[in-house]
Amino acid sequence: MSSKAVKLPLVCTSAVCAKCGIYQLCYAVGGDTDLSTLDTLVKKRKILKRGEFLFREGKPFQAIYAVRTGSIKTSMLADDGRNQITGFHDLGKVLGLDAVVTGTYNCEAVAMETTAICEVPFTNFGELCKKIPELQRKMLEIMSLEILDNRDLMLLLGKMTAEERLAACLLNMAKSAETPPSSTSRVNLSMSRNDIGNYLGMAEETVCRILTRFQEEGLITIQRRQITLNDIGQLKSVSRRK
Amino acid sequence: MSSKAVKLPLVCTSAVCAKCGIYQLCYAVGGDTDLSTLDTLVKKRKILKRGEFLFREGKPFQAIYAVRTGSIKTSMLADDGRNQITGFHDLGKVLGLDAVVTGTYNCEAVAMETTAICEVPFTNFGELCKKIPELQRKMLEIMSLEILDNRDLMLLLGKMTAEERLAACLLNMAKSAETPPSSTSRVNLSMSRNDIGNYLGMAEETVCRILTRFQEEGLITIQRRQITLNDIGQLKSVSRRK
DNA sequence: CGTTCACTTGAAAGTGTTCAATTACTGTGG
DNA sequence: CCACAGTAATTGAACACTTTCAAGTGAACG
Repeated sequence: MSSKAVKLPLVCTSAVCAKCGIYQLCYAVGGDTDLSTLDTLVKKRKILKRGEFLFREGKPFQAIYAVRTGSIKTSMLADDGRNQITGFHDLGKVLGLDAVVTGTYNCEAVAMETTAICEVPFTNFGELCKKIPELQRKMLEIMSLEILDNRDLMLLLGKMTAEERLAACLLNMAKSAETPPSSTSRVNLSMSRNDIGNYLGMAEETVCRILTRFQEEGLITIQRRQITLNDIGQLKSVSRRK
Repeated sequence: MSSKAVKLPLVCTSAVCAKCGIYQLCYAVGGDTDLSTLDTLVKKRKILKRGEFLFREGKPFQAIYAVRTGSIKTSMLADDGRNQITGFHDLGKVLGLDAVVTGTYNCEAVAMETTAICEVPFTNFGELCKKIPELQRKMLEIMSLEILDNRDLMLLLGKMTAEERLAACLLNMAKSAETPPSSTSRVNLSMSRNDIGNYLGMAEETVCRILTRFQEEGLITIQRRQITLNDIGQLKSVSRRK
């Protein structure tokens, strides 16, 4: 595997990026495929500044992307202009899959900070799949993961109180950031309270109030956008109870 | 196409079932595939009575299913036992796709009334895909549709008031039931008020109250589980405003 | 013909939102 | 390096929406 990484000029095959979805894609595909074909997969890198769009809703599908550093938020627009944030994405997350079939992006993706992106051109997705049968299988897996993630969010939005949602959200961010075994963890939020509220289906003020309450109860320590989870066990029980 | 339908003993290639996902699957696949291979696709029919399970969460993946008549509700269980209904499904809907990758079903599916099901064994999904390359492509399409549907539901749960949600839900059911061009439509609910509330993230009583309010405003007429939409235009504007 | 279950309705209690005002921080230009 | 402007975050108070608990109605079914 490491020898393969050396041979390939593909950004996301480096060990550093082992968590990256594109890496996984390349790796899955790489088994019995010749390298020149693989080269057609990952082509460019991109750097986005805070607020810049990776893609917009309705634009024609040209590529899928993976986050290398930084973070991206995706959102969809309702008919009336309201905007629902559908996720915050960092290291390794693959974006743009929802466009594979419809041919246009169905949500928009914005950088929340300076962000490095791995681009995989897919203008010829159909042909690529013929050349690389494993590719479709991998796409299937990634999409099904997406479905499962979305389901969790639906459960969150539909059945949980604001407090439960926020606790779950904090735990989630800690997990994707550091994967601590227990006790304590530090989270650096790249999104505003407003974004969190939007994502979790509550008002910005409610986010603030509940964070403050958590802090008063000793569960967390707030330092602007850096939040320390002091008692993960307790947070977990908050996120589940009703 | 119709000649093909005659030759094939597959339930879902009949014209009656043209809206059926499995039919679409067979059709997409059928182009340049020999019929004996197709025969391996759709095998059995099943009849479920109200309350019977099509599959349960955690059970090993063995088949995908399509609804021919009747209706199915799918739901997922939270850690604490709470249960979120993720959808109501009738004619043509394909179920069980979320299990393709994980190998076990990730939600449970129950018949809401006597329901006829088309079963497509997929114990050998990987091999099937090798034989029929178009199959994976089609699966990809179906899954991406699922993702888009779920997103709509997320928007519903996260951003809309109870009134908006219920209006949207009624319109949705009318659409899948009859696709009327305008004005008036009749919907036969196969699910209880309780189920609707669960699905839309509100209490059963709230569903009742809002339905009553809609009726008082002349938007709908309630006759037990048969609901007539008297003014679809108005309902649409209710479902969007804030 | 009575029991059961789904549905409906009322009143009280929460929960979360909105509006408004204040405070804290970031970045910019002098 | 500091003052200023602008944005983000916080807090308070009133209000609105939804839930919960409780009770009653009605249709279906044995």
